[in-house]
Amino acid sequence: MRRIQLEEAEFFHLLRPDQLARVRSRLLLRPFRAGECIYFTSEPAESLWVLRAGEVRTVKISPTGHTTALERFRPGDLFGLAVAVEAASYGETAEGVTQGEAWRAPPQLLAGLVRDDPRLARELLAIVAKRLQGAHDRLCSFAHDSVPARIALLLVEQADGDRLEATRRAIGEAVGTTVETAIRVLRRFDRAGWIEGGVGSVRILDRKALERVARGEKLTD
Amino acid sequence: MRRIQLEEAEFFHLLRPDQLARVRSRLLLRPFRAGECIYFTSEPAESLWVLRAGEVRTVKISPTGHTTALERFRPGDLFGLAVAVEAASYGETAEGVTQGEAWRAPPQLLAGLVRDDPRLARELLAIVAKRLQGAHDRLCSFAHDSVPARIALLLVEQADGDRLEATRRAIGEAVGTTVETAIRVLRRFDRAGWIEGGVGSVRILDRKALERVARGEKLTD
DNA sequence: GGCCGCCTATGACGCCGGTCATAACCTCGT
DNA sequence: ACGAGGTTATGACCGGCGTCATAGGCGGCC
Repeated sequence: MRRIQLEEAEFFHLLRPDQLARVRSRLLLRPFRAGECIYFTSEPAESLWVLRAGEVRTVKISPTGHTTALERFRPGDLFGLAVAVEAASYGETAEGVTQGEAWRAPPQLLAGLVRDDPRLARELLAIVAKRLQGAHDRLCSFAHDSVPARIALLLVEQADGDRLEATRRAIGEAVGTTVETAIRVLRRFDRAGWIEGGVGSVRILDRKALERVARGEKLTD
Repeated sequence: MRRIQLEEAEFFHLLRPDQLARVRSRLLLRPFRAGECIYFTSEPAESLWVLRAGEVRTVKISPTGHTTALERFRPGDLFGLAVAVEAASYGETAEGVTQGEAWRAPPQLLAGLVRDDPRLARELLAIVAKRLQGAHDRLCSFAHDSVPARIALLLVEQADGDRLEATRRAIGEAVGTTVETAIRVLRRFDRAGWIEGGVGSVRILDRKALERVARGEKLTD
């Protein structure tokens, strides 16, 4: 499993050696297993998290039982940004997609860094602002794109090389649909020769075709 | 028209008198009319904006011509947060909903404040982080709630007292649907006696009923 | 080893909501 | 004053996708 160093992570790569040393001594390492929850919705936001190895996703579960996936993180990504809000709670649940481990940083540590080094404040701000833009992009996609378009976009954007490790259920949750339609759509892509579906994974065979669908071109079987 | 002072605005209310004075001298005031665009998608993000009077919304227009409204701002709100990202472009278009005016702050001004006063950095971070949570909430709503539920939620959340000033088209764009269905849904609410529709506005008569619909209770005509 | 639970897969059915068309009304600008 | 363009309104149509049901395959746990 790919495991990164702290200085490779976003935000932390800006730290000077002395800052890094101070930070490192105050981070806790939290291993997790696939499916394990790292924090829960409405739990007080007590830490900023930095993914070190494995993958994590954040999800929201509606009162009706529907699960929606918000973001998917890879080693080096920050999550649990609700710490930035005074006395806030997490608005989502974070769970391991694979097994892995994450550093947790107490809020005072973060506050201290931001206080002493304005570069860091700007960087953190930039990270959150970019995520906001990303969320708005997805909002538009949810509002007007068909499920096939959203799934094709997900494949193109999130695939690691030509592979995406995710069950049909997880893909459905990520694009705001049900398992059944995710399966049906992926089977159509499969029959068209654009992907090769496996259990818990998808391999992209024809990226260009998927990009066309993602752009809104309709499927003609 | 309600017109606020700079020290009443979010973020700026934290400034000390000396900071306020320095800032005030470097803000430009930009009046706008209803429907006028204040900045455009993909234009370089050269200013942070502070709404002083009137209302503004941000929208995205997809290649297919569909418009989706992202956020709606009232006096005292910050917008154009893309400035926080180095060398970024705005990801949305900001347009006047009513006429009004907004201050524009050059990015160096913002950078200077954040550099000198870590409290301000934290506040700005908190503002963006809250917006991110809001965007994620809407994402879930778009993913699984019916159009009536989304419209009812909009009415309950965004109404100013018991009135919401917005055309059916604007309401449709805000909840990710078409004018026609927005009209149809609002007519049903109207016939049920829950709202009173006017041209360019809606008055809430039965808030509790709307809240039930927003929570997912289905309509039984 | 055997069972349970999750995964992929597919059919049937039905409804929500998008699209297109039409029409009356309002208001704003010239 | 009058026309143009936007707004509210409603009907017809139909396709996408959610829901429910069923089934075989695979892996993991007791």
